[in-house]
Amino acid sequence: MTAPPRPTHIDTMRERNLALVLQEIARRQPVTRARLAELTGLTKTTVTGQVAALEGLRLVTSGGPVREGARGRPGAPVSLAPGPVAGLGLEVNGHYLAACVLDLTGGVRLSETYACDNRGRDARDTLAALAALARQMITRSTEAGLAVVGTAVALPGVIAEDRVNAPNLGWDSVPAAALLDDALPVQTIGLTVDNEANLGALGERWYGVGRGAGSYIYLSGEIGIGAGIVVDGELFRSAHGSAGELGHVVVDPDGPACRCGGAGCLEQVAGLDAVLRAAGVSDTSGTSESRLSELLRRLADGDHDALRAVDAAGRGLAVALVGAVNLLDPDTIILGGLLARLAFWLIPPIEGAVIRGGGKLRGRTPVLRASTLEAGSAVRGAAGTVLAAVLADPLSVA
Amino acid sequence: MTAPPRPTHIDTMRERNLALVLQEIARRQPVTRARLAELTGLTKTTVTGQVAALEGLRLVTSGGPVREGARGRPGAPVSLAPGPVAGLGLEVNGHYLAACVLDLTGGVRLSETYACDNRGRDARDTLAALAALARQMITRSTEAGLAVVGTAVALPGVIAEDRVNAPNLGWDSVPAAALLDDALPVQTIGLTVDNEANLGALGERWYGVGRGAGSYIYLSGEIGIGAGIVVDGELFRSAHGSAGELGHVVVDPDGPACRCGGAGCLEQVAGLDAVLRAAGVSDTSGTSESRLSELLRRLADGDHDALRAVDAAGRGLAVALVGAVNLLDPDTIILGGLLARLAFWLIPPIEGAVIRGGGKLRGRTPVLRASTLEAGSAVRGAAGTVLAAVLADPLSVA
DNA sequence: AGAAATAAGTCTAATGTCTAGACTAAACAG
DNA sequence: CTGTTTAGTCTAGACATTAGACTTATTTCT
Repeated sequence: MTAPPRPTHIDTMRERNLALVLQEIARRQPVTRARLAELTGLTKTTVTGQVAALEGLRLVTSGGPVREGARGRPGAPVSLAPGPVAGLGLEVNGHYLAACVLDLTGGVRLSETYACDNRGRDARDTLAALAALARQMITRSTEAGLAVVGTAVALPGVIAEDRVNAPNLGWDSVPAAALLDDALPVQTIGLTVDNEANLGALGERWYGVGRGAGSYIYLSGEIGIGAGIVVDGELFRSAHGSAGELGHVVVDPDGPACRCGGAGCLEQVAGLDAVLRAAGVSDTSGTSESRLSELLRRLADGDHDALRAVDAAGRGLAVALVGAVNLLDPDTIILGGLLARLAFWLIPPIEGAVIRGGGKLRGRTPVLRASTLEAGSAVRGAAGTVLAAVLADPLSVA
Repeated sequence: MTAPPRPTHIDTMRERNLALVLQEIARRQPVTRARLAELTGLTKTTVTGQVAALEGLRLVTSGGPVREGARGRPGAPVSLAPGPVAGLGLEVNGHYLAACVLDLTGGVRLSETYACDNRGRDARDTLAALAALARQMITRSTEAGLAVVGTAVALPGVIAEDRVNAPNLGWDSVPAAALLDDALPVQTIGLTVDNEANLGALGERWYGVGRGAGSYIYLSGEIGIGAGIVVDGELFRSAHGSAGELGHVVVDPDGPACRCGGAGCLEQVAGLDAVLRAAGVSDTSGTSESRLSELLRRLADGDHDALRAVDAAGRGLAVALVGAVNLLDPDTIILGGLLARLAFWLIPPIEGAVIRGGGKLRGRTPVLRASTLEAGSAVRGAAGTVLAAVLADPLSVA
């Protein structure tokens, strides 16, 4: 009913163990073969062979002997290679294009953001600009001795069956993956496209404040409000790709109608436009960035309307989050994107409501944190998915 | 960070392929070895060997030759054995104890329900009664030539670290699994305890209206309201086991305070007690069963208060479900337990709201269905988990 | 300084499952 | 009765893993 069954034959076994060893190296970073044998349950002989294969793929490097325990022969620590394998992450948002290149160790090797307004623009033009940026990053990577093995793209919309619907960009059923794939050089790992909240959640998991948390909800507040849901370290993906639409959870049954067809949606209360309007920041004064700066300035000055608007947004978020917490039972809630920058004012009202709602039932209350990667979490997450694919299937770079 | 890594060695490979073959047999029921080889990607030789092993475990039977294609030698169809392996499902609820025994084919071999009030009763007494019922079922199974290989229990509460909190039964941190395990004969598959909504969802998936659906939300309305979430055929389990608490999603931010600490929870509007009260069914007139019958009678008579009460419950459910649908993006919503019996009156208000809320964004709207297993879905699901464990690890019954 | 202890990593033989492809078995068509 | 088709079995060979002996490198004890 779900995936086609895959038998395990002898070389599947080797592939799986190769991935197992590599992932364990990634997790424990400098680690000796002997310890890897303990950790994975494989024998020392097998581990030696697998590590040799991974060195051949240039995914790991084996350093000189270093004493770890008190006595006995010192082990040779094995680590992820900081090159040449690298992943490219791309992001399209309402007001910028972004790209970054990460090596296997998670180090940011290149990073670039282009401010530009993509909201009115034709999807093909936007994607052409993104492809140009991507090609430039690949060229610069090659010059730096890096090999970009794959690309992933973060988009603020719903991805279903290779078509992208992104109302906030004015995209309707755009075959983004196909268009980009044609405009980029062939790579060993196929190009993937995913929702910005999903990739932001993964970015936090690998490189941000989600690192320790097992299960969490990542809120991506840009123009709309999306949620990336991570359960036990795994991204939750629905069958149709439109999970996590927190912006259209009902927070006030008697509230105003929403473009989604419902009424009283969170986006009507806590979306960027709604907050700016309620705070009295004129909606003609320029880019969303400058308008947000204006809002932050007023908040810092203690402006009454601004504080009230953000408090209302916080209470709306709280209602939606109490529902999400009761449904999903996460350890942590991470405020990302623009919400991270409002975290100082948002966290108090949200925290109070989340602790009250259902707190008595569960005993434990999720922790609220603000992303420190800010706008970078989705691009980082995108590049990270490429690296995760390499870790899951090391032979793909052969 | 999640599960300890398990290496694949040579006999792991065999176990995995054995499970693969068995699961494929379960899915396609009468199927020849040749077709199994095609389906699984294994060779005919291997399949023959695996089927022989499964026959040795008495999990499958191989029938006489039957012509399937037009010409050529007819194949010998292999099917799941309707015995001796069987699973026992148990359930505790506010007003009954239930048990059922299923064989591998999913056939109900024994089934029993004891009406009794477990709400005030001491947890140990209730569990002792349940154990007595279970022992009786095991004895009768043995007499019928069945071997009960494992037991699973459905409880209306949160199961965390082997302790059960079930406010509606008055249970606080009861070590139910340990208590029951001591009172039952040793079985080859360890006893498991799970939430009633989770097991109900699985019951629907295997034996009920969830059979075709890939992703769905199963609503279990008994005294409280819980949800079992199935994504791509897999049950969604949170790290702490308290996911699916739909009863405490906020449906009216200005609503009355709830025992959970929050305000305006769904349970305050659509819980059994709330509906009966709003419908004016006196809350001293006897068992919940008889009170529910009274409500159904009044609804059938077109009683105004009753209709209004159920409509209000439907609208509350709709708000919570719109949130859940936006967050989880299911194909189907299944009304179970008492809600199934009110489905005729509940579906219209819910359906309208779910179609409106977010419908324009997604294009596709989840289908609403009422469980036909009714009260039986959780017990069936419990017994089913035992059988699923056998299918996942055939050697466990060796 | 030399011997014993300890631990890392490598080598060799054995194990067990799978595959490939030849082979036998059972049906039907002409 | 022969040729064709498909099901299932048999045999030899491939290959990743294991167990355990062995080598190498370092510390500790005498």
